[in-house]
Amino acid sequence: MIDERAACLPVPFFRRDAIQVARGLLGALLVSRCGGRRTVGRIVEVEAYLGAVDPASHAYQYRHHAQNEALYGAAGSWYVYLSYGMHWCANLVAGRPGEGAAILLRALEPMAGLPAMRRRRGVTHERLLCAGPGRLTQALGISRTLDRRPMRTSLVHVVRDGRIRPGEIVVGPRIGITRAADWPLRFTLRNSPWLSRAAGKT
DNA sequence: GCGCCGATTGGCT
DNA sequence: GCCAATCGGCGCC
Repeated sequence: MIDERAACLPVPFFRRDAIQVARGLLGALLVSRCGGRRTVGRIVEVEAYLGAVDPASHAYQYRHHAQNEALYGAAGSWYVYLSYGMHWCANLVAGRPGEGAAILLRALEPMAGLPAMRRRRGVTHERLLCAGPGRLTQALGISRTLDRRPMRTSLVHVVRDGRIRPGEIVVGPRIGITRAADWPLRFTLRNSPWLSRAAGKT
């Protein structure tokens, strides 16, 4: 087995333009060792939030606070926040220092550790194990303890696995938000059956 | 201090 | 398709 901590995407990968980072994350593996269980999913859906210039970004909506401090941390570190008081959402900080940009992980294809995923999620159809930002964090055991942590020192890593051709990526409007929802910053793998919602649907 | 709203989800009509 | 659950920030009193 490969050393996933050593193989995880390097910091320079995340220092590029947030849109390039978002596209580059598609097809990569998200490997979690949270709770002593190894769970793995292939990233099939992400959204970019561009920071202070993006009305939908927490960097734009909220003052600089402990809550969103992670957005101003090093590229490649985690930003994990509580959504609707119930669900953890996991982002990777991207772009230049102070920009406040991050990539939200929205859906995975379950690859390994499915029994642990089912246990954490409750009895659920496989199709819905990781199809949504709150679902995938629950399935992989991700919570606030990851927040502000550089990926390399965390229990959750992103590992490149093969290459995605540009033609395999579908771009569309972001989901579940009101401000600047139509900005084309949602990226999905074409025809993936594991998306939170089908591409093109609002 | 109080009410409103949100990068969501699951259950019920 | 509708709506409750649940909580932290923000705006306003």
